[in-house]
Amino acid sequence: MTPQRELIFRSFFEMDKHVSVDELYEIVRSIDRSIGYSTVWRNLKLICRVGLAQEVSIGDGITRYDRLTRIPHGHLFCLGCKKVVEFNADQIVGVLAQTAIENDFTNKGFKVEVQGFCGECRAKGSVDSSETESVS
Amino acid sequence: MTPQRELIFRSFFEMDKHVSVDELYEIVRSIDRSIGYSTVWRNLKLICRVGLAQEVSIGDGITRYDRLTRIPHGHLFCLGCKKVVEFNADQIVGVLAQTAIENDFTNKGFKVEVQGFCGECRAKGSVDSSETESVS
DNA sequence: GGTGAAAATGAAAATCGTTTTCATTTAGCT
DNA sequence: AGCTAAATGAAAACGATTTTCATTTTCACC
Ligand SMILES: [Mn+2]
Ligand SMILES: [Mn+2]
Ligand SMILES: [Zn+2]
Ligand SMILES: [Zn+2]
Repeated sequence: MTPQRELIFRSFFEMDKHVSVDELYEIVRSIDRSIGYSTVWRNLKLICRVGLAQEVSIGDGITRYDRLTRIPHGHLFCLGCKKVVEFNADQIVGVLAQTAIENDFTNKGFKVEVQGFCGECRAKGSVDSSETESVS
Repeated sequence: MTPQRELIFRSFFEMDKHVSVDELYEIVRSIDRSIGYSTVWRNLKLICRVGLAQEVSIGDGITRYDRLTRIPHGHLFCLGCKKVVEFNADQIVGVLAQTAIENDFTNKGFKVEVQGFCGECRAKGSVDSSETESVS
């Protein structure tokens, strides 16, 4: 346990949002100017490896790190302001567990995501009108 | 409408699996040796822009292109052999639509994914035992 | 069937987040 | 204190994606 690791872990777990390497790097950097980018990256990977967080990728090419909570949740992702809103996915997880069984899969993880536009972005306009609903 | 575009479109829509740029590039390349990578890339992007396909990213850093069908579906992704199995997501989409409304989101798309190990991979062994279930 | 503007193509280079390398430092143990 | 394995930081490597740009092609119009 090095001071860098402690700072990175502490900062990450104090955070509520989904943070990218760069974001966490800037945060710890404001406390310890000498910390390296790779150290932040490595420690985020470590946090994932030990099962305390999970990588999430939401369309833009940036990997974010999401603290694992006991209650499973999904993400509402606003295509306008890039905001992420979480929602409880208990019900869906039940369905998915059943689906996995039916297809002879063991499930190790889920990802449930809805892309759209939040109320604020709709109010501000600049939301294109095609309302295509689809699942990949 | 150029011959390259026609070949790329035709090849893409004849395909049933989730194809990456490289994969489609190799396929069209076997028919027209002179076709360029960027042309394949641009046309896949175009297919997405006009709403006939969707980009999907499944953990590995490779973007794949999934033809949009009228019936919404989710993906079972095998962490062992990387196979993708589709399943009907009608039921889940209903729940998600409701969730979006509750959170004042318009929904433009969904992504439902389950990671795990398929029967074959479990039979072959080499499946680590931790069965952590989680949703990002 | 020309003609010209706008769009598409292909090769190469640029981008940019991620990952690795390697020399140096540090933590943890005896 | 002395030793060894692990961690760190700076820089370079990587690799998929995206852009650039010179050239070619399509297509609407005459
Ligand atoms: Mn699919
Ligand atoms: Mn989350
Ligand atoms: Zn928004
Ligand atoms: Zn498998």
